[in-house]
Amino acid sequence: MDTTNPRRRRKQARPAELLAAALDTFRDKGFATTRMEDIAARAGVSKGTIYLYYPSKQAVFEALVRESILPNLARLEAIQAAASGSCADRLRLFVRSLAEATADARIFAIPKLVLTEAGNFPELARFYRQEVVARGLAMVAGLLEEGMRRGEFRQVDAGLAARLFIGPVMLAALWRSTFGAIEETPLPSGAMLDLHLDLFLRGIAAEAQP
Amino acid sequence: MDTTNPRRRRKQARPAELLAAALDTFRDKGFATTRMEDIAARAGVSKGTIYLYYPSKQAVFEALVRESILPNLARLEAIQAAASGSCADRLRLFVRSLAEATADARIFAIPKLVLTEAGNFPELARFYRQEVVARGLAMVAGLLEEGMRRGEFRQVDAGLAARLFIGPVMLAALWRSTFGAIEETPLPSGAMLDLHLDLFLRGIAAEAQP
DNA sequence: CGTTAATGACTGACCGGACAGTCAGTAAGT
DNA sequence: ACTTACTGACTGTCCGGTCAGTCATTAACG
Repeated sequence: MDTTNPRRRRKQARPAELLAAALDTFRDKGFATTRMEDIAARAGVSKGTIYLYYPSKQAVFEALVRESILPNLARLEAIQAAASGSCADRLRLFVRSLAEATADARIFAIPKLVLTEAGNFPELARFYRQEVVARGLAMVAGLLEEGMRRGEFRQVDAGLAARLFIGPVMLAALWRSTFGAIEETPLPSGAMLDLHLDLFLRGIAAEAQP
Repeated sequence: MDTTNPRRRRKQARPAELLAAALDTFRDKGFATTRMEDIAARAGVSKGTIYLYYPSKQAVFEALVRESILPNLARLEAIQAAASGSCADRLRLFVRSLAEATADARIFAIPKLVLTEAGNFPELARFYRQEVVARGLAMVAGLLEEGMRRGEFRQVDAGLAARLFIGPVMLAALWRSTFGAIEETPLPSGAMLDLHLDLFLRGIAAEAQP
């Protein structure tokens, strides 16, 4: 494939440019309300061009969701794989990475879109739950189980605890994306994270051995 | 007002019927995707009738959100006002009432709609945040502060802790409403609530006095 | 009573604008 | 000359909102 030719380079670059433009537009207006012309304009292209790369509006949306997963999830997994230390420390690291990712509106837009459109795109919802959510939860649950084996943590249901661990982080991101434009004083995310870690780790800590 | 006359009774009953139909339709398909005819059909009425009671689709949505608040929030506040016992016990009661309410798809549909449409209806979002979310958070924060004064709980930021307390409950409801139709084995809500209360109350409990 | 007029909740055909998707044409590159 | 990425005017459809008309009920009148 000739990648030095600017025209062919365009053709290679287009899909990513289009998805980036689609992401921004969907994020601002939601799926149903954005027009193909909006996406095209944002990508600096005419409406017809989109149809050279994606057969329909729905296809753009699905491609967007599918393409946006791997980079971020892989990054989280890489960070986690490289981590060492106590399970508590690795949980701290995980929640910080997750909070950082969800604080970026460009990243958090995807789960939010899946959330709002799951009813209209059940296949996509199923895909997302399996490929993203389940994997993320499994990472946390694995960490918790290791902590239990090591005696760092009490014995609890790891799957449930993983959800409880992630819940406040996701809710904070949702809060920002919902009320962020309205709110005068933003949530103190750092303080909230610290408190969450403090409460959770105390809550799950093994009883002190006498 | 003559309420015995069946024709006038209709006129009284219509708005509530229309809002109920609108709620179900919005819940299934989202705001942008539902057609006025869908709502009308569900209410057993023709499209024109809706416009005798509400001037626009947006007005239907706003009326729906505004009308649906007070009953449920008031119920929560009443339950809480009547409660006695330790702050921990009252937190348990609160979270159970909240979980029960959010488990009802007809009730949880409203916050979910606000969440997804906040961008398109900023005024409504502001209203909801002030009249519902802030009041709910204040209830929990007040309870936590009382617990701190009494020495039941450690000193922490009550506003943040209130969000952390509610986070998992809301996320569980969101999970159900997003993946509920897809999932084979539903979340064990009861067990999850118990674990959440267990972890949170341990996490916030005052250190045992020697 | 029986007849007629008035009321008003409700209907559904219709209008106009918006928008997803198409395709004949353009021009840049080789 | 030929390929090909791209354009944008055009089409068909869909849907929010309108409004002239229907019909059951009620009120007024003889």
